Amino acid sequence: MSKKKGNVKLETLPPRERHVLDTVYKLSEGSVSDVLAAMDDPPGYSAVRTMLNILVQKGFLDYRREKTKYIYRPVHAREQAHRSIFRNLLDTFFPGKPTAAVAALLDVASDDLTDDDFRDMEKLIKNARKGER
Amino acid sequence: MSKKKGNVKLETLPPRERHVLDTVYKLSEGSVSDVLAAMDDPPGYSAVRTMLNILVQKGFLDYRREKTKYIYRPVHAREQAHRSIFRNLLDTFFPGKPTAAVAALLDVASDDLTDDDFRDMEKLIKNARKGER
DNA sequence: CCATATATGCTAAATATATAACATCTGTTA
DNA sequence: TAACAGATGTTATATATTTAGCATATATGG
Repeated sequence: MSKKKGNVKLETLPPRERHVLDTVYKLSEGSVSDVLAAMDDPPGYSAVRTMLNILVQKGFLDYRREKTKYIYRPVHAREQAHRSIFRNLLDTFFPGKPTAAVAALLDVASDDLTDDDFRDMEKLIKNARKGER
Repeated sequence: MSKKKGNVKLETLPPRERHVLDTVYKLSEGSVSDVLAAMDDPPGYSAVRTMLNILVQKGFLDYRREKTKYIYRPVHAREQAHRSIFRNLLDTFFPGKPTAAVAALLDVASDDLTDDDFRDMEKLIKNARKGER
């Protein structure tokens, strides 16, 4: 009689559910049509509606009524949401080498990094270091 | 008559395919039973076989014969593989705030970080910075 | 050589995902 | 207030995914 177990990991949602959820995160919140409009290679309206409902059932999204429509938004702040992804990423691709993950991240992001960003990151590391000792 | 388009993004593979692929990355390479043995909450032998074949078809895995069995391994090195994941992560959760991603990563990994790790990361950032100017 | 254990090649089938379609409700406005 | 636009509730259905099972091949040990 229990709840069927269900897929609770963010990083292993079915493709379309994941796509919809990512879009809601990008928008911060939105109605069915908002989400649809923000997706590239979008499915139909019906499909988006179903995905949103499923994501509510699975506990990833939340909604409120506004006039005639529902506005969906993530239950978990980004901070919690990506934790699961980073953990999986570290375990899968960088087991025992967390710094390699930082290197990879820097590599991917490098185009967008400003001088201020670098300064900020140095500060981040100094602080994290202090926290550890 | 073309190839049906197919799901080519690592981060939106169906749950079980993703699980199997992650496991192969963890092992570096392995036979069907190796992979099965390394999975938690594992599916059946048949399921793993099918997933591996699909992943070969989709271009994520490669295999060679060894005696009577096939040994599967990733086509793309980890460096390329995770690039796609980081890109998606940055776009979805940290649009325009790459340093926030670094902060999150540090937070998740912090338990495993040694003094040497911190030193390495500081070096990484210094170097990336040099590369930029 | 023959039995056994462990593979693969298939094919069929059960489940889960994803989509479509229609009835109905609710604001808006002409 | 009637008609329309845009939303949801629901149910049915198409497609993709995941799993099971049997037939067959191949090393290995007695």
